[in-house]
Amino acid sequence: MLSKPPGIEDIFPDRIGTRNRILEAAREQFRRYNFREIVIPVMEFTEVFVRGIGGETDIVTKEMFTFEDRGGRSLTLRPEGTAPVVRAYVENGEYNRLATCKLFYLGPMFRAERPQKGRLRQFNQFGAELFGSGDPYHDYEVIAMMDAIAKDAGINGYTLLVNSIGCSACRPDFVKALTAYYRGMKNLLCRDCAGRLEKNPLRLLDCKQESCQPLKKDSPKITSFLCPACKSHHDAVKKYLSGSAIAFTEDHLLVRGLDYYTRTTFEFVTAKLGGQNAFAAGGRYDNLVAEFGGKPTPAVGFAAGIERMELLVEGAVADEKGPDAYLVHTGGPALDRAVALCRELREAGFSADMDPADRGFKAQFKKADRENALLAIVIGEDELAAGTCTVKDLKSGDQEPVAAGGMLNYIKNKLGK
RNA sequence: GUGGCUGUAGUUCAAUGGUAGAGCCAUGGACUGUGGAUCCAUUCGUUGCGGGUUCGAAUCCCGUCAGCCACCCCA
Repeated sequence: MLSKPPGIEDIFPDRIGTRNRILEAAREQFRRYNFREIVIPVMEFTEVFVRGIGGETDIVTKEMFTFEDRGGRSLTLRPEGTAPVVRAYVENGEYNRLATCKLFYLGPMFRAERPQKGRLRQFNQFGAELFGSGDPYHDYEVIAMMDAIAKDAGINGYTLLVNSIGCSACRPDFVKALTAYYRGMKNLLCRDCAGRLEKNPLRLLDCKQESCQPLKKDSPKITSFLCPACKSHHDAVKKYLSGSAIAFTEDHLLVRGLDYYTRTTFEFVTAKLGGQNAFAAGGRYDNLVAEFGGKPTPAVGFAAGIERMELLVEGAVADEKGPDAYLVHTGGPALDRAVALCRELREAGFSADMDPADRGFKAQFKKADRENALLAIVIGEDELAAGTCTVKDLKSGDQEPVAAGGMLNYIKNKLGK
């Protein structure tokens, strides 16, 4: 039997109710916040991600699905959405002339990681990017928007973490102090942290090793290194959040894995995702547009993992409703009538279904029940003789004969449509 | 990439090294034209795959593949 590749899943109808709840919540908030949809390609030239995400990051060095096209150019299945959106924004002369440009996207991402709970090789994200504003109000706006989406989707018990990682003016000082601090206790570090010290010192701060936890307590805090501009930006973001009653926790240990972030970083985290904890994350990236060859343009955005959010939605979301009507017939001329009526119902905008096979009434009613149909419409010998159909309300169990000519009106009435 | 656990019917799970089973689902019947409740019957298997040990392997051993979980990292 053929099977799907590891970490890639089929999503059957029983999951669609929950997903739609999440996606509808997202689309509705995007509408309220005046973000408009952009559809970006599922693959890009590899260079887009190397430049965008950072050549030394794990995503780029070991997690990308990369292959050559027939001309020998390197293509990569997108591992995230921000770099493609920035590329598209810079490349499009119309949209990058706007003072501010608010975009959202939706779709599958690909990372060649080992699958586990809340982590897939093909997973879906929605995300938003806001270009052209360095105002802390807009940091607040994207955070508030994601918060509203989570709440509307039915997710509770999460924490919003907020931090600032400074800018190119003040972060180097902090990194220097951090490196110096950890160098002093090099022999106490776990093996991973020893590597981080050389490769990406900021990540020392979110090591999960038990033995590394005490070391963090006295480590330098980014907040005390922020330059005046970054400090007032950070304070303003916090003030906006407090002013709108969005609960958050300032976490000076929060750093982000991708290279492009500046100033604000944030994460929506929960304890219910096993080894993973974030279901949405983002931040400000004021230098990325320029690095892509655009004119210097500040920007802020976030991305959210749809499958991770699915794991967090409380309570089962009811499946799609069943058909309005299920036709039950006795075959022969009754089947002909059923086929015709089924077609009329569909043309009139109702959902209707039937089984053409010659089965007993019991089996057909059982099927109607399993399909969660609202009405069963019986066409048998009695009905043929009388020129009627018997319509049974499957919720109440009541049934009555209806003249064949009056069916559409009767059902319209019955279902309130 | 590293590690741990698990692979038996469509699904959830049983079966001291000795005849592969049950619940649910599905299908049919009891009820010859009425679903959800009850009862009965029936279908579905080279026990993931390949080797080895043994008189005999679902069971023990080796390999391999897959899934889950964790590390790394990330949504």
